[in-house]
Amino acid sequence: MNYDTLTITEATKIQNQLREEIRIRERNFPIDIIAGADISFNKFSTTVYAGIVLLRFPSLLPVAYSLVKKEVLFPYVPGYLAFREVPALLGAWEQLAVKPDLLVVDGHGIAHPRRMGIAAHFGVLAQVPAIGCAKKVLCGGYEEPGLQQGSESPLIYKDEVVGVALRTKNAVKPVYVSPGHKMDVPGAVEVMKQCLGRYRIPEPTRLAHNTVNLFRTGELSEGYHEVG
DNA sequence: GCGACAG
DNA sequence: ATCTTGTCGC
Repeated sequence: MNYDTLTITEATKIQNQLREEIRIRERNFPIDIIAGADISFNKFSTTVYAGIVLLRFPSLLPVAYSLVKKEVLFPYVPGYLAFREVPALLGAWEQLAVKPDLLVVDGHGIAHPRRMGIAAHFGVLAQVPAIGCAKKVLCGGYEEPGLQQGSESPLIYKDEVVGVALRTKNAVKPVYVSPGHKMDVPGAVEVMKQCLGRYRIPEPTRLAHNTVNLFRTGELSEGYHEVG
């Protein structure tokens, strides 16, 4: 798959088309393996380092990870992040010997102007339940959640609850959680609350971020690796 | 027209 | 996103 030559107009059409495939509904499956996905790159470089980390649930202990390096020309444009990151992530996905029951992607799910954030986009293409966990808001508004860890406040866009601002640690900036595919807002939040550890960023995405950075700096190699 | 704007 | 030193607070 290659999105590099798309214009924004064409990318928008793809989003509007893929949106028909999104299924926002109550979770109806158990979670034994959860995963985190992220990419890393050097500023001004077209090389991206993508990775997916598998962790046992609910222990959150890492069990394996898949790393892929790829050239990407599509630029970062707010609202079109998926066109830049999804192709590389799909490469990492195909390399997995075991697929997770659920994937957490660094970015938004349906908390997106066209309800097609990267988590929704990837979830539909890979046909996997997905949740978006972003560090910043793309669209919508919310009231500041309580300062206590676990406090949440609905993220609203055009009168619709598209996600929540979730306080992952006491008195620390919240993260923004939204379902991507085969999940709903309450379900996505419920799962993410079970992914909280010692840091602001929930474990799946935090481990994925650390892993792709080690990959980019040459401390880990491309491929599928089991941990331990 | 103006401001906002995932990674 | 990445780079990067110091500073504030639990």
